[in-house]
Amino acid sequence: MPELPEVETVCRGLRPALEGRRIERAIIRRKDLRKPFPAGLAAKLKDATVERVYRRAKYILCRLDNNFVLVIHLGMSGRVRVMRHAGEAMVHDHFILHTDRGDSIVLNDPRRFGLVDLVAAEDLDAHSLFRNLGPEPLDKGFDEGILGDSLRGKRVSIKTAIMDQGIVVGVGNIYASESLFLAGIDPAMEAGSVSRRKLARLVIAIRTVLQKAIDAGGSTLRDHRQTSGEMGYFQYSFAVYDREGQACPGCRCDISKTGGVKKIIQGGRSTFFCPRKQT
DNA sequence: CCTTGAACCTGCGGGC
DNA sequence: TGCCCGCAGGTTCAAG
Repeated sequence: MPELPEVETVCRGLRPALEGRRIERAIIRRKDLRKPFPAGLAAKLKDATVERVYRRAKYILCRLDNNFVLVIHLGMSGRVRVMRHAGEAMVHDHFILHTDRGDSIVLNDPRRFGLVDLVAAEDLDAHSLFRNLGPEPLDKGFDEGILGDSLRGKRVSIKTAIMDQGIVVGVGNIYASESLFLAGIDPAMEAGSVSRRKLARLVIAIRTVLQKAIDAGGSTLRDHRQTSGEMGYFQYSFAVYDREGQACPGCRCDISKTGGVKKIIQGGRSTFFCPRKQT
């Protein structure tokens, strides 16, 4: 489910409940998600205080005062909810933290493509999950020069390329289609042959789309919820994603003739685009 | 090195 | 109504 805006939304919801709080208890309700829960996880979390909650790529990171970093990835279907009063655990509630303020933080993940890990802070950058990640799209360091360098010689499509977390992090299947629409770029273009001018537009488009999605609390198609349980709302602003056959925004052409937004499959994933605006 | 496709897993909506 | 199929926001691994 979650791309950068959804993960960022969850981080923001976790901060008031976790930062400065001591973990009284961690409950692990199965042995693994995508990977086994790390050995001794519950014991290492117990009585640790959360100093800071932040995000790298699509990972939620909780810096603890015992020098560990708790790493959470939501996979395709992960949700995190914060509850003021511990209730009955629901199906697919796999990992629960109780804080000294009485809050429960619950990770629910039906498909179990998510991940929980615990890494020593000094080992984080060199960890296999983080070592090969590209730049943060909302940071200064992401520009058309950096993007062009990492795309040079790439034969994959530009759409597949911007979903590659080694090129730029945080862009997934929804925001790849939306960004390419906003930039006016044909998603099937070979990544290595996209012009500098187009790359400059793409950088701005990725930033714009991600920021607007964060402002909307992410996109709720199925699983995503803010930590309060509230939906995200950016799905109502989609230009092309999941809009096959519909008019794209500002379209003045006759849909009965043009067919509207097109859907193609790239790298096994659906791509939505407007052939008239994206060339 | 690069690229592609399958695998991981559950749930849901559409078609028959 | 019920069953079957395809598809879903991600990542990793093997094979070519």
